[in-house]
Amino acid sequence: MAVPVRVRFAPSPTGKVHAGNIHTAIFDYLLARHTGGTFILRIEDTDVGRKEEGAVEHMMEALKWLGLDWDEGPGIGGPYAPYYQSQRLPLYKEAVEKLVAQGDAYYCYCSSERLEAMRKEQEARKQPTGYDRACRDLTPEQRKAKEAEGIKPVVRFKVPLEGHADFHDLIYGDITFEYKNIDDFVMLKSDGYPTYHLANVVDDTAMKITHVIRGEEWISSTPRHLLMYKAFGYTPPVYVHMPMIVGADRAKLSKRRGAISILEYRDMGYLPEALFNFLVLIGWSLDDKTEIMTHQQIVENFSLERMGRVAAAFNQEKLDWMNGVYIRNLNPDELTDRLMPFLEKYLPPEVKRPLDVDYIKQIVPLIKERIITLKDAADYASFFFVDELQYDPAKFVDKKTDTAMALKALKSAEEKLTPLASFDKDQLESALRALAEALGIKAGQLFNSLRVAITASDATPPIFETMAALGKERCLKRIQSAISILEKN
RNA sequence: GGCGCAUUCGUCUAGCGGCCUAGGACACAUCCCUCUCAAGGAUGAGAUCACGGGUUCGAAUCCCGUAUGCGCUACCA
Repeated sequence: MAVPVRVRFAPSPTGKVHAGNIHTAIFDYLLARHTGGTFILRIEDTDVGRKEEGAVEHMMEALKWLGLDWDEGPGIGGPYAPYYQSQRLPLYKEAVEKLVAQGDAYYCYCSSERLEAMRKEQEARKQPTGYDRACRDLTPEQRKAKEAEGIKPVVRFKVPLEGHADFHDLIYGDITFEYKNIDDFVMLKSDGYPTYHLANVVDDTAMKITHVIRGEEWISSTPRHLLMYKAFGYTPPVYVHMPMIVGADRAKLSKRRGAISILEYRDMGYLPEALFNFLVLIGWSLDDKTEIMTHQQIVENFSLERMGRVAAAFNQEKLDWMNGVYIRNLNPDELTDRLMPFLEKYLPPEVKRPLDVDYIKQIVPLIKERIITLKDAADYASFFFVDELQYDPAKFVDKKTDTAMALKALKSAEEKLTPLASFDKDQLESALRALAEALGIKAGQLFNSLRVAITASDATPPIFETMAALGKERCLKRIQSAISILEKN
């Protein structure tokens, strides 16, 4: 067996984590868990300007929610701490000085104004854009002069003028880039922070990362990283670029384009195991038919060979379906536990808190096949909780039933139900079926009138179970309210 | 403009030269079940495998070209 796998998820804390970010984390996690390797979390906070307050916490919460536990990183520590790049600055400085000393890198004093003007001109002439290497061969005297002006330089890598980089990607196969198409990129910014390229290579080496798993958008940067590995004398990792998740517009997911953050899915009532399963299926498949898989099944069966290469769109409808499947598969107690926070939060304020767990346990079996998110329950089941229903008289009327008939049905039902000693499902059903027969109407007509009277809705769980859960007193009261509403019409 | 990657039903995908008159899932339609709504069951519609050339007895699968899409082209990651 080869060296134990060490992979890292290395987000930059510039915003809320969305499906695209977490998708990569999932595959890092899966490779680590499948091989018994190590999953590392490293925070790439090297962009001081874009850094966002709370982003790291948000991201860690999202990872935990989805069950993507990391073995080394923030909150845990590890042998290669610190895991924040902003705390590793001396390492990058040292690395860069080494490359400058050996002639693989140089200080560049060009102002951003000059660079921008240069780029504009290149674009205008439809020339390939890229740094013109003005500072590549500065003499010591020229450098001294620039330093004397007080210009803080950046450090650029000296890319060979000819030759090519060839590398093998585990998913995309063999890829080649000509050095002549790569410009002298910045490794160290003038504020002393490294760019992604430098920090990545230095840290992946320091942390003994074996497989670099990242989005496909990084393929074009890989030759630069390889160049640095070579200059440093380090052994490069195995590269695994992953297909991206794209939006409905087929463009890369981004906060700017309104990508939904992972924690929003939690708040909308999606189950983490459903979202995990769903996200795994974007870019990976077990076979030609299996879709619903447990976390353990996925970990056990995961393999990079079965990864796809195509950018995939996020299909919310399928997530909805899958979430429904997961909800239906939950046992009632478990579902009750998960539902509680949503009911507490979203049931109308007039419903007395804290909610009655035993009552909710009675209701859960009635609604579990009818909700697709946990949040749905608050809307769908609110009639189980509120005292005053808002009736829409039109709901009592349908093709077969007019107001007069509904009224008659409800009045007879009230009479029939009032003396009932027991209010269980079977009792109700036999009493009401007999009533329908006595009235000479279809059972369905009676039941539907009753349904509207009791729930104010025409889409509800089966009516007898519903009535049994509500209890005799509340049912009769609602029937009376419905009667008075209908009498006014 | 340059470079790179990709291209199978609307969407997610199976397929790694013959098992494909291309399979599954979501969504959609019809039917069954049924007190409504769901769930469940059945059936159906939906892909000339981007296009054009090769290679081969045989190609969705291999090669080349074209088109289209996306990514990168920042002192962002």
